[in-house]
Amino acid sequence: MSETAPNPAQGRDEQAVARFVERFALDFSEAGFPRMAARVFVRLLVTDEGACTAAELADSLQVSAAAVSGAVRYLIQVGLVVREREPGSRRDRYRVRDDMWYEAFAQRDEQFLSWESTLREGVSALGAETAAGSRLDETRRFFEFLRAELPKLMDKWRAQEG
Amino acid sequence: MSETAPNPAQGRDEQAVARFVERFALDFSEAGFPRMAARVFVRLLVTDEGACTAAELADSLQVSAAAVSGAVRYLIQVGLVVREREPGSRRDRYRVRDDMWYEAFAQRDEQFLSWESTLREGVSALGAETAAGSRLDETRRFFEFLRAELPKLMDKWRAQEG
DNA sequence: CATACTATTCACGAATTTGTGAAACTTATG
DNA sequence: CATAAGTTTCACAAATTCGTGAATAGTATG
Repeated sequence: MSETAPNPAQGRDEQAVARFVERFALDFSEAGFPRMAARVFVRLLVTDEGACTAAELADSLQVSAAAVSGAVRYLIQVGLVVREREPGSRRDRYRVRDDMWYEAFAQRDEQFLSWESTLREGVSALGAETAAGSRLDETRRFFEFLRAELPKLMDKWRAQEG
Repeated sequence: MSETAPNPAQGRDEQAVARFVERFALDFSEAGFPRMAARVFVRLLVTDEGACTAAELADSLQVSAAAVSGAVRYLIQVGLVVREREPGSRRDRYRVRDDMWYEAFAQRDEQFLSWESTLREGVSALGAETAAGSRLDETRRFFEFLRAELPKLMDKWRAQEG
């Protein structure tokens, strides 16, 4: 069967790639991810090296250096991207992590802890013996459950793929 | 040990409850949840009945009926809340679902399917044999993995609590 | 330590999102 | 079927987020 894939000899279809970048980035931003960070992240995903310089990102996405700076800071903070300093050059490279999906979930962990803490305050304000307090405590236990189970799930993924 | 919990005989500390509602709603909205929907949702959580009329929500949150209308529509759409019509009255009641956390994750399922579809297009645009195409396909498999595993995880939660 | 190149910060304007009041629409009851 | 209670829609205003250009700060090399 002949594929619809691009002819490697002619290089890839950058227009189709750009379409994909915008589309997948939009998917992400609809899930609550900052828009520019999503675009930068997907741009990194579609490079063979899995890494770019800020200038390359700014050029391929047609955005300012400032926008790239903010986006990579966010991506590094949430653990999806690492910064690399090349010894022979003064420009940084930004690389998607090999274990990015593992990291993405590990990060959630801290969020759950914080939510559990907030929920404990809620239970205390309502009274643990009330129906509302009990519901809130169940919610807290749910996040506790996720915090225990998600790492196991990621281990399973690693065992299967990583 | 004496608790800091409110004296049930005096009713609960509505000020403390309101503080909790705003705080937990903020936690949610930071995770990409619409702000007003988060406030309405948490308001429902802290009622003993687990349900409110639109008027009660508007009053306790100090917002317009229109804002409540938009928020409950969103919450119903994502499966966290159900609408109830009381036969003896003409006002609706909005209720948090018992299995709300199960539903919250079931909803994710469709999102993952959609993402997998987008990713397949990306793999095709890049060529499956390229490094970038291969990375994208691994990402697709990750979502496929989650789609298979999360229902199992929710079953485990149900077995333990639900 | 001067220079050239890269990255970040900041104030501003643009665009999007969010919430409101008023009007229109629904639905149950007399 | 008229009325009143409740809900939704819609245009607009307020608030927030987002991206830019210009200025500032940082860093490797000669």
